Amino acid sequence: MISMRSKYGLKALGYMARTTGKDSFLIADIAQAEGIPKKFLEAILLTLKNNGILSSRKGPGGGYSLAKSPAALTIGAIVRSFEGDLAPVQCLSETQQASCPECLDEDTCGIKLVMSDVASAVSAVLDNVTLADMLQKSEFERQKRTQMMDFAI
Amino acid sequence: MISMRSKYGLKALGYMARTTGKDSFLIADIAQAEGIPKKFLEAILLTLKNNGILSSRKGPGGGYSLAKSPAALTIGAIVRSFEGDLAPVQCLSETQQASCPECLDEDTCGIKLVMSDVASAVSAVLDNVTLADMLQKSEFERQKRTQMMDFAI
DNA sequence: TATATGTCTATATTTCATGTAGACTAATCC
DNA sequence: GGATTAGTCTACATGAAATATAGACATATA
Repeated sequence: MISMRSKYGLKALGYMARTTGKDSFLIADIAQAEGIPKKFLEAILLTLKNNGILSSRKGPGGGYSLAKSPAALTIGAIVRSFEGDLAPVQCLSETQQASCPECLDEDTCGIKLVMSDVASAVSAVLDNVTLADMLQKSEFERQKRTQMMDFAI
Repeated sequence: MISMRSKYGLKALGYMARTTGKDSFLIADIAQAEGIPKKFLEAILLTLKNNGILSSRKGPGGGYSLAKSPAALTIGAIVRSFEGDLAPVQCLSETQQASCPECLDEDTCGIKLVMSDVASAVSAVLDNVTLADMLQKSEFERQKRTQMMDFAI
C-alpha cells in the first residue's frame, strides 16, 4: 500500500499539470480542488520541492510550480519522494545501506533474491510512466465513459 | 516493505522444505533454528495453516508439515497469507471490495490505472516463483561463494 | 510597513506491527 | 484414564509510524 502522502502528492501534481493557463498554484487552492487537508498538503508539497519536483516562490503572486514538464516527471520519482526507495526488504534499500536485522546470511538469502526481482518489476513500471502518461490514461477513461453515455442516449 | 511475519513465514517454510528426512516439525525447533521468537512464530504458522500452506497434528509426535510440495507452493500464496492481496491501493483490493476513501472519481483515477500495472508486475513475479525455486536460488549463491573460496586457496 | 505566501517546529491522535503471557484443547503413551 | 506433549486461542503490552493540526517564523511584493 502506498501512503496517503503519495496519493495526495500525485493528485496535487496531476491538478497542476492538467490545469492549463496557470503555472503558479496556491497551497490552499490545490487543497480545496483536490480535497486534501491544507496543512498536510503543505508538508507534502515541501517534500516534492526538496526532491526537485516542484519549485516555489513566497510572497504575493507566489505559489508552487512544476519544476519540469509533466512528460519529464516519472511516477517513480514522485512516489520515491515519499516512500523512499521502493525496496520490499531493508537489505535491498540503496539509500539506507542496511541489512535486515533478522537475517542470518545475507549473501545467500532466498527472500532477498526473490524480492530483488520484485523491486525490479515495480521500478520498471513506475520509472517508465510519467505524470503526463498518467493524465492521458485518465483522460482516455473519461472519453470512454462519455462515449458510453452518448451511446446510451 | 514486507512485514516480519512474511519474512519469518518464508524462513520457517524454507527451513522445513530444506530439511530432508523429516516431515514434521515442532514450533520450538523451527523457532530456534531460524532465530524467530517462538510465540510470534506460533501465530505465523497458524496463519499458514489457515491458508492451506501447512498442516498440523497435536500431541506427542505431532507438529507442522508442509501441506504441499515446495514446488507447488508459490511465494505469492505465502506472502499473500500475511499481506492480504498485494494491492498498492485499496481500490485495487479484491478481498476487501472497497474504494479509496479519498477518491473523487474512481473510474478515471490515474493513480489506480498506474498502480494496477504495478500490481500485475508484482504478481507476475511472485506467482511464478515457488518455495523450491527460492531455495534453489539460495543454494546457487551458496555454491558460488564456496567456489570463490576454493579459488582463493 | 502591511500583506500575502511559503517554511519550520512541535505535538496530538490513531492505527498497526511486533511481540508476550497464560489459559485451553487435543492427541498420544503408559 | 491420568500424565505429558504439542498445537490453539484470547488478551494485552509496547513502540513505531502515518495522518493530521496549531502556531510561530521568514520572505517577497506592493
